Amino acid sequence: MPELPEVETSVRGISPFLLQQVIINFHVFNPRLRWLVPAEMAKQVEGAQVERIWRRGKYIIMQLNNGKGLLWHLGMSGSLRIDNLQQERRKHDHIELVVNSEACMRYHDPRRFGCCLLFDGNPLLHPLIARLGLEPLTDDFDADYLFTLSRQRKSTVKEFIMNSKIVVGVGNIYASESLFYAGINPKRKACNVSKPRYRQLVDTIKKVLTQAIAQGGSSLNDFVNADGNPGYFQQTLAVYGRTHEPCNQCGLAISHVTIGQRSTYYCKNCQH
DNA sequence: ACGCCCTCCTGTTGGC
DNA sequence: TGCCAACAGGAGGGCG
Repeated sequence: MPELPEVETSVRGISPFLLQQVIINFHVFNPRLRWLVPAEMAKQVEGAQVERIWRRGKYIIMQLNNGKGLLWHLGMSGSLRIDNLQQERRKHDHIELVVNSEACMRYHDPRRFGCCLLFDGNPLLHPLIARLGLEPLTDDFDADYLFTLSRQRKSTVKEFIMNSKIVVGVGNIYASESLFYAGINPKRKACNVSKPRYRQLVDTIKKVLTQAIAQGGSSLNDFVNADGNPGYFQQTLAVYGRTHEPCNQCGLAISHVTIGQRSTYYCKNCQH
């Protein structure tokens, strides 16, 4: 499932093929995503040039030279890939963005939890973007920030760091992974984590995400990056999906619990 | 303002 | 072996 490293990987993968290119054609094969893809989208983007592609949290922002742009989210199972136009569309390829006579970008999403929306003007003012929390890889995201915001929180520390109003891009996989490396029990209340331990957690989150980006994202489930290749991070997961397998640090069987209706993995011996 | 639960959807998994 | 129900999951939205 795409998390921040996967989204970053996608942005880097598609950018060389799309930047400065004119969108010749925009096809929507199935508009029924998380939100209905507006019917008038094609005529708003066709003929415009792709000026900038970047991400905010797990949203991908594609800015065009006509003041408008596309706001993408990959949801649970979405991926963007650069394809040859001759290449036949696959099942679940819902949107196609054609930039020349040979190449296109295809949005593929079996579960259709993702979205493709049109924005006009400043994308950072879009309601889906405007109230997002800090980017985890900035200096603003630090122990003081998490400690201060967590004081009155009754939710678990795992739910707290997965809350996109607090910090973006920490999804279910990396939440379990980060808490393991920081030695924090995911069931612990956010208000019961000390500042030094938040410092540890912040360092770990940055390290885990940076490393995953460097490795090209996780390939858990159906994620593929822009050239269609899986990432490699799944080989180095310490706890996620490893129920009953031995902890890398102490050998005790990894535990599985549900927190906030999400699968959570941790070591009872190493995380307190 | 916060926390809890529901919702969208399909591929995969596990139980009988 | 085969069928079908249960499960997984990002994150907005509604409600208390």
